[in-house]
Amino acid sequence: MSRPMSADLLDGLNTEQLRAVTWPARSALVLAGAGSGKTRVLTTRIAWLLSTGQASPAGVLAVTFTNKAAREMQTRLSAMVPVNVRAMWIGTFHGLCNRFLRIHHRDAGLPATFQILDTQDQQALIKRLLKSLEVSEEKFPPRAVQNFINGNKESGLRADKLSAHDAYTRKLIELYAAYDAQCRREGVCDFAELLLRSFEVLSANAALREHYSERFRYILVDEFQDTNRLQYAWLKLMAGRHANLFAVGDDDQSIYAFRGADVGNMRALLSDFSVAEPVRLEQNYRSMGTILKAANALIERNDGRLGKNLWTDAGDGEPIRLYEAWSDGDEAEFIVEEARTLKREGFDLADMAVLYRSNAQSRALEHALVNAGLPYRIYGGLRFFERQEIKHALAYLRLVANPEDDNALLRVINVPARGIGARTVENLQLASREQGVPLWRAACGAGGGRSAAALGRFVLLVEDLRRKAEGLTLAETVSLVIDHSGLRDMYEADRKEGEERLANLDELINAAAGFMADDPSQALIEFLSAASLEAGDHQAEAGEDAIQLMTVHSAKGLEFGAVFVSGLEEGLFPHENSFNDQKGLEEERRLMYVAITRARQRLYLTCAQSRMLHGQSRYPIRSRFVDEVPAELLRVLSSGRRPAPEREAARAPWLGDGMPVSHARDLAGFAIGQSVSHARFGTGVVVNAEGSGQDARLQINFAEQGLKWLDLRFAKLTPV
DNA sequence: AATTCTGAACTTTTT
DNA sequence: GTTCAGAATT
Repeated sequence: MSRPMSADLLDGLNTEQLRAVTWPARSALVLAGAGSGKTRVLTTRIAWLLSTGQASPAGVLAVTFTNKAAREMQTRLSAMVPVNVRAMWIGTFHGLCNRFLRIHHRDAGLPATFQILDTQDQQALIKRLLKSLEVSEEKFPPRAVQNFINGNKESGLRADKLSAHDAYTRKLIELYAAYDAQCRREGVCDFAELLLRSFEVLSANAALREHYSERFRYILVDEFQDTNRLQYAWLKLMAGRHANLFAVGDDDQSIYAFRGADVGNMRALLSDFSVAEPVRLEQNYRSMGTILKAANALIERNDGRLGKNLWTDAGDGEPIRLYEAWSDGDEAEFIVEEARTLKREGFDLADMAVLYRSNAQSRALEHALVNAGLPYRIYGGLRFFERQEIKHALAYLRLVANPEDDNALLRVINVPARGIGARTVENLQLASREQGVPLWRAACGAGGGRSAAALGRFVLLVEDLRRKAEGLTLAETVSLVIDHSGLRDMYEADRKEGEERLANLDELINAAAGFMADDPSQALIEFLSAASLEAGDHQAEAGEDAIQLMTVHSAKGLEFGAVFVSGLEEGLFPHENSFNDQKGLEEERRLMYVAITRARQRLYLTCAQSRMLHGQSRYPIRSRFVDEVPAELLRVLSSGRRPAPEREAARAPWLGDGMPVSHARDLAGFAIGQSVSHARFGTGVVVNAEGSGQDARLQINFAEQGLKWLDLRFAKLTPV
């Protein structure tokens, strides 16, 4: 090698990328636009720090949001420099906090074997708690309680720090406290708890804090715009007085406010860490110029941006195609037809994506794809570790690790059915509450009777599993549990779904066989943690050339040669739930920005004039986001099945341009989108309809009264 | 204890 | 329109 390694590393970086990679040992905020080489900058910086000797592997802390991103960083890094990956802390916030808490479980007041509750587990625990406290699920929906708890944890707030003026919130706080107490009793942590607990340990323990902030001289964060308040506070503690935080993010791609992400952290970082000015990566290596122009013009309408303009030297490329279908079915057929054409032109199906705002939209697309015989793949839905058979097997494994795990016990106490019914379980819970012991101990001490005999057999089964598992490898343990618990027999007897579930269970054994534990004596515990922290990819069918269907959210970070952004209608995208406030609308716009910037060469925007939603036809108007794309960048494609011109001329004027007459139903002179006035409710707009003629019911959005269904037989409406 | 029935929900998602 | 959970039924 004739040149120093660091020079090779830096080859091919543009000026701004180079500035970011070789940033001195102080904090930075890198505003990395879509397709600007963000991951490359991040990994190259770590490689550069290591190969120039500025940092040792043990001194690097790199945080991502997904396991996939963490893995990619590790893989790319080890391709760049010879590095001891084990010494570096590269992982997700949750993965790293788990690692931290395993090491310091004593300081954290956790058992060495603490288990991690995923979202499902957490919900189950909350439901159980509500029942035991005799709190009505009507008044306190488990989902709402869950959101309250997680929201507060993500803001760093414990129940005892909260206060309320109303009885309802006071009850929520009470439930929060009871929930935490229950988790403590069972030795389990939910996702937010991993963060909060390690934050608290660091805050309370100066020596520990000192140790870590001395150790991690270089902290790097990916997707910084997605951090919540607690994560930011955790990073600040880790950074300590060195305050050396290298954050990469894009405020224009912040689309996770609904789960606590706070874009404000980006501005906060600038002042908290005295960063004068962000480094802007604005050169885009992905999309053609027209696509970027559209994205820039759209996002410019948002307020309070840090500011950024994407550019490319790749040329303008093709115009953006706009297609206004007259129904969701027509939209889907258009997309399928177009995809076929693109395939003939040389695009791989796998290089095309159909994006939509909400999962429900996939149905019409799926239907059209099946009809056309085009292979496709839908992202979303259950992932590997979320499947019931996998969760059952894991519950048995948890009992092997710790029989006092109530969640696990309740999950499988009667799976497969072994004569322990709801009544028995109820009695067991009563006993455990009275004696203040975990369910397991109550079950061990259960007295005589028929149900006690069944309970006794279950206790024996678990004890037997525990005994037999000693000295076995992880894979053998998993295999033992599946066979001996009766799960295998149960699924073998299931004609309908058994086969697939058995295959998944075998896959679980494979996963265990391939699992590398840091500490082999803790293999089971580590495996269970990994299973909770990584639900598994939406694993792709390897090698199949299939068109990709996914929500805009799950498309973030991906790119495709051709992208269809579908369902561009008011109420859908932007979603109606975000109409209320400007913040919500701006997040929707960022979402659109993310959608647009996924495309390399071809971008299609599609919408429909009628759409089935919740089992009802809706007649939405085209999304404002379509109109925010400069018209000169668009080529409007006309519908292949446009109604004949003379009929088109007959359509009602208020239906807007292009509304096919066939959709203007007979609603006694009224139409969707029309303004009307009512003697009592004032003025409003017809937004939906059922039935026809004098029998029709109209849904009207009144300025004062909001949405109302009115029966045309009774309501006196006058057109405005 | 298993099966069928009813009704409520229904935006986005990772850990 | 569909799914999912919990209630009601057998």
